[in-house]
Amino acid sequence: MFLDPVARLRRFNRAVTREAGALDLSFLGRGRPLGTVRVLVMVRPEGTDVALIRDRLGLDSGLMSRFLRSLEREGLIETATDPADRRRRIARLTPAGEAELAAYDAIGHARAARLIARAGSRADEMVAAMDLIATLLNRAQLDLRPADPDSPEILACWRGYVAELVARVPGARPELFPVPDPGADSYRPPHGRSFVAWSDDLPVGCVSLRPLASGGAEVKRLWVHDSARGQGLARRLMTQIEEEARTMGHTTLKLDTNSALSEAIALYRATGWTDISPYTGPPADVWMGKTL
Amino acid sequence: MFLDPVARLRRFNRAVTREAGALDLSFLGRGRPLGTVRVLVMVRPEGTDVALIRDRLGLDSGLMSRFLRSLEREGLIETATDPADRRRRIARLTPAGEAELAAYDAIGHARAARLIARAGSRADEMVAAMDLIATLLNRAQLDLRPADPDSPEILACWRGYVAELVARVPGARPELFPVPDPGADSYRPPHGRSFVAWSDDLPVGCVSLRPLASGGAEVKRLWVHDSARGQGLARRLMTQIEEEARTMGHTTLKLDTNSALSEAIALYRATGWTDISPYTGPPADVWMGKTL
DNA sequence: TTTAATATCTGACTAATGTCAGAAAAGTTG
DNA sequence: CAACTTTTCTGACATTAGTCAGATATTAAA
Repeated sequence: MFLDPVARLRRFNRAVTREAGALDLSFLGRGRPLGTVRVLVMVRPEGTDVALIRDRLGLDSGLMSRFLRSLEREGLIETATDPADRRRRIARLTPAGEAELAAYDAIGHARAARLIARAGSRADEMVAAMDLIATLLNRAQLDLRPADPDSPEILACWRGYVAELVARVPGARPELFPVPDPGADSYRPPHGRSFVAWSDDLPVGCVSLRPLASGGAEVKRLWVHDSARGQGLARRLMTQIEEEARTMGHTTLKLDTNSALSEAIALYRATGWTDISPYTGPPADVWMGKTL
Repeated sequence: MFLDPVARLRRFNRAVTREAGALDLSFLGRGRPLGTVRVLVMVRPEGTDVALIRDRLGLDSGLMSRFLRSLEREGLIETATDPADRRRRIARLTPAGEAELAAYDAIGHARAARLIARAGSRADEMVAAMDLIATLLNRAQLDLRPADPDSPEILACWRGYVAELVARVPGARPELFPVPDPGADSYRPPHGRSFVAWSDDLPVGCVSLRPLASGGAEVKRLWVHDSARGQGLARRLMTQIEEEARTMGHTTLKLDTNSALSEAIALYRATGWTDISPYTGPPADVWMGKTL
């Protein structure tokens, strides 16, 4: 390549900052200075600590105070002293503030949609590229959180998981993986567990645990979004689910998988899983177990 | 996918703007206000029209004038009236200005390198994703410019072209495509022509024309970078090179290609090229001609 | 040649942002 | 309790960015 990677990143940066007006949250266009709006969008409806906002935005306390007064005068927020520490103040959105925030959100949404439309036939690829970049830039902040097995994020991960199996495992067809029964209890406490890994607000990985009638539990649906691979996330998910299984009192774990999923199998072997005798049918062709 | 494309773009935007300090050209950190630096980086060492800078940055003429005075006071630029139109002024970097610009460049370069390092094993993919996004955002500004056949940009395109052939054409091995002889005249005026398509400063496509001993000319090395496909660039390159051939007085054009390159062949057919009898050997297996 | 348009420059002005010092109130530590 | 720290608030001030109305020199059009 003609340009070295650094030059290419800087070219990317020029392109992105040139679009800054279209890309950003659209602070402008509603007759309010940028600083004020930056504060406004950080105020949660249920109330946010003023010091937290100041810290996040790196503002001087005097300036922050003025922004708050200005938003208060407009009737967009209310402030009250923190009952726990009466030096501190808490800012809360008023209904008018929520409406104003929604208006900013709508502008940002419209601009984003227009930008995607500009990519034309390659919009999907562009968004995938954005996922990758955002995930890599956010890599330090991959959060593992428990999830309800019927939640939209679990369903999204499920679809990614099935797409992966269909693409890589010979003989795996979508019909073999019906959408999981809503309301089923086996992947939900107290019987089982489900976890989702988040990068910002994008779910990028999952893993579940369910009890087995024969005793012990089974690890299911380990999946990592393409944009989040190569960062040890699968290992973190497995560590998490094994830890959960241990605290639930299980001593033996099982899983089934397919030999086409070589990285997953390598991870299992590297973390103490060993081959066991088959306990399910195709498309599984590898069965492993671990004693906790 | 859980998030719709717009939400994913906005997530991308959050990630990128959070890195703004690291991503931008590092205007800050050398004790000079942003506006001044924006002007400074637009001044070319050989001299730039002041009106051009003002237009690109969207500045008021009064403000622009003050920025110029400030940079002049610092000894970073010199201004002179344009001999062609003595109302206009031309700004030129002084040696001190070039040094200062180099310092800004070094800061930006270091920050970009650090950011790429953070992507770890997926740095290559991240940079490719950035290429795609930057090219799509810049899609309106794809410039076709003549190039010297020995220039680094043509060499970069050549490598992309060969990589493409090796990947897609059965039997095409890198040895079949030695690096073109430097100093050869057939792809350079007055005998031939070479064009490069630029997206900002990344070469994203090329095409060449060379004379044939049998009369007429041959179109060679049509290639478009992956990030720039789907935007009609190949068609623009072909239109350009055919136009050049016409003004050079050629009336017949030829080219050889391979049936694996189906989009290219479809383009040729759609623009009036027809099959002709073979005039070269493997890996070519399709030969086409066009009468101007 | 007269008139109009263009490019730059200067001065006056405003808005937005940021900095600093200190006051007031509340909490923490000895 | 006294001494100190932390959080917020206010006033004074500086810097940056941007707008507007001429003034001046030059070029283009009638």
